[in-house]
Amino acid sequence: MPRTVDREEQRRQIGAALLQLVSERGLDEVSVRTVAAATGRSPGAVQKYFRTKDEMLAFAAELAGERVERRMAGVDTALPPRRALRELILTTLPVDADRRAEATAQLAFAVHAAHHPRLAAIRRQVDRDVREALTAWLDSAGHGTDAAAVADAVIALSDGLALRMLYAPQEHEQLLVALERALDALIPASG
Amino acid sequence: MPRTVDREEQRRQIGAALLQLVSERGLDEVSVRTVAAATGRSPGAVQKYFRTKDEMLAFAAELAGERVERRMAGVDTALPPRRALRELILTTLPVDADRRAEATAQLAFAVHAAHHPRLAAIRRQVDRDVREALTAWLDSAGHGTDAAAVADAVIALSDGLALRMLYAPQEHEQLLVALERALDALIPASG
DNA sequence: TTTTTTGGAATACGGTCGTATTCTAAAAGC
DNA sequence: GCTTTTAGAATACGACCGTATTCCAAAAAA
Repeated sequence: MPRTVDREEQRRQIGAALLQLVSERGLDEVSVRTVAAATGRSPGAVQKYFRTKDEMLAFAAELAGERVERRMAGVDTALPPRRALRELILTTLPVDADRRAEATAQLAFAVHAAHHPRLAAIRRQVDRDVREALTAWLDSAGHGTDAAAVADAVIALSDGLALRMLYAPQEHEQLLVALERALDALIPASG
Repeated sequence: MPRTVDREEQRRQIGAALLQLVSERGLDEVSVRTVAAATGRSPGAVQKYFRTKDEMLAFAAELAGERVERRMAGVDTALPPRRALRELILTTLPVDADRRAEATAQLAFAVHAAHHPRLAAIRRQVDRDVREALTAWLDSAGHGTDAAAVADAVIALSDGLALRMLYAPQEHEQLLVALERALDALIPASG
């Protein structure tokens, strides 16, 4: 058998380059050619790992979802829920270059998903996982009656803040104030 | 002088068709040609009203912003702020075909604005207007100390819910529950 | 060393894109 | 009625797109 290569690793590299490209230049600058160039490959090489552009996009969307779940798993669930939620959201918002890159890609995919069933399914799965985790955090701290509703509200709040930060970085601090205010309201300190 | 036409009205027609197209097929299906076809015009005719695609997009974004402001102006500000905010948000969320069309276009523009300074400026202006109006509503009802922060939180909440509804219409009712829960928390009934 | 299979580059195809240019027809002013 | 200006269609151009195909070099198995 001929020379072989860790195909999954190559796919991840390409997917990561795609996410980077989305964050820097926007989803509509993503093409097989631009992604290939971003990874120092030829377009033909990319085609060996993804048969279609769609497949490449879906893979990148799953990659982005995995990152969210990984960050979520890294939060200390022993913390009071208000602090745990705050910590998670602050790793999600575009507060520095890396976060911004990920948030940009994430939101671009979300909008794209409105007309793309496969991306929509991926997004829904991530949302479901996040919602379950947040609900569990809240439940375990005694916010029992409507923890799921609070979790959905927190997710929406986080996405909405991230979205606005993308095109209004000047309002960064102002929006962080709003975040604190909303968390205060949604998660009474009683815990 | 030759036959003349209400140019601004023509521009609005084209802009409206563009928004419809965004909501039905997504922003990356928008081209001079597809917009022209959607209005029953030739591409050349569209070029008479917008010198570039960019100019057409910016015009449509402003059109969408005007609609938001018009709906906002239509809310009875004499209502208790919780009810006024609820009313405004419910006219913003994609709860039926028309609202969905507008929300889709609005969010698509928002994400696009992350890499498009002109669209970003338009979005920021709309946000600023909405924020000021909401802050005034809250202030006038005695939620004085941090009304602006609450307004920002409400805007983020609304955008976040709308975004998720785009690709997860199944979760519609669940998200409306979250909306009520968040409003309860953010705007104490004392008002 | 030869064979076989893979990674990767190169090329080609039809299609769509944004935009500039050119043409036709109609309407307002003289 | 003729001229002038505009609305609108038609066409053309170069660029990029997704994808299929072809070719070549390299490495593992024989």
